Amino acid sequence: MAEDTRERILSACERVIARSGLRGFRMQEVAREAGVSIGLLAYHFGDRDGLLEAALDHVNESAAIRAEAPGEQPAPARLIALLTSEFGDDEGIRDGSVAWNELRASAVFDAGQARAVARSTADWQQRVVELVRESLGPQGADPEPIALLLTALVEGLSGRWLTGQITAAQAQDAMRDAAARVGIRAD
Amino acid sequence: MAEDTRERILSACERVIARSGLRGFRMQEVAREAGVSIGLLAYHFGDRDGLLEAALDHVNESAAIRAEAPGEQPAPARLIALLTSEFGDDEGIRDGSVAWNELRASAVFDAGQARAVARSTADWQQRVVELVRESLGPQGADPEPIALLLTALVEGLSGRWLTGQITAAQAQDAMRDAAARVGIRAD
DNA sequence: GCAGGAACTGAAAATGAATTCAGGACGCCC
DNA sequence: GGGCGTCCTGAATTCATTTTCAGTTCCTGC
Repeated sequence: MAEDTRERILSACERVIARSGLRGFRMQEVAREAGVSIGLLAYHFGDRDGLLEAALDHVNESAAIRAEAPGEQPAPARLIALLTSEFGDDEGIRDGSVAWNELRASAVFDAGQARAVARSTADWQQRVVELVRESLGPQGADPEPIALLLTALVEGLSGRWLTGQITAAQAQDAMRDAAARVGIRAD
Repeated sequence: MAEDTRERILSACERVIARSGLRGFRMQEVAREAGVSIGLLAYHFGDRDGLLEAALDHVNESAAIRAEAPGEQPAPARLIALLTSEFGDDEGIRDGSVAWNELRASAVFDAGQARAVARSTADWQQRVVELVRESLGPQGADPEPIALLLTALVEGLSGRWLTGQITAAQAQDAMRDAAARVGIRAD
């Protein structure tokens, strides 16, 4: 069925991007990974640009979905879980992070992508704002700058992790340490 | 003179990367920007890969040099100046940041580049460690995690800035705010 | 003043990837 | 069973870019 195939192609795109980056994003490669012919890519997505755009939207959505998962714990624990969930040796997590990282880098040169990235990031940061507010209580410090600090830090640490400068565990520790410094502790 | 020309070509590469990214890094484009023929690029650098490698080394060095500039102010002011100097509407600063950003993204897929990035980053972070130590005094908190926090935050904010999510001035404010939260103030 | 080498040019050839297209398979309705 | 539309294939073609190379300029030492 067609919808199924489209989905299979898009997740193949994500794997190809995670493995070889945007520069290694070849239609031949995607076709092989998805187990379809190269012509089918054109049939469904028009051309390379169309495929790439759909793939990046897909990456963007996957990231948004991953950021859901409410949970029943108290706010500080939920917040720390949300922030540290970006790092992990799990193949799926790393693939998603790498793809998202590529999308972010590419958005510097593409206003359309930049808009999509900005929207996703703003949603995510808003969720952090609310969890920070809940964690610190109504009398606590202004949550906005804290949320900016925490989310931008996740992105910075993610770069360090993906380039092998630190491990996923060290990134998580650094994240917890930062949260503690702004008054947020899981225990 | 040849050395002069090489330098001219490499700084043309940096401008091309800043303008169009690694994906838009065309030899024709570099040749035009540098005002030389395309054949000369091959003469000096062998092939596209050789040129790109030299260009990224050059970006790396430029970034390292930019991080120098000691100054005569007290340690906290020097530290904040070092951290906020990454952001600015100055064309040179933005070009350097964009190029460095591309290098960092590309290093995810290239172990050699990752090593170079890691070395530069470690040097920079070490300078931050020392300024943090000086700022907080010998009885102060452990400077290492603070330096990791501050430098990773610079990288995260840089991504936000380059994708148009925040302005350079907002990035600087966020940086000063973060420094204040870990006990470092310019005044 | 000329032999030789380094710096440099630009157009032709090679390469590598995207796009196009003629057609095959399959299911569905009449 | 035959027409028809959707999904799909893969080889031929086109296109963009890099690589190569024959040749020019200009300097330097003899």
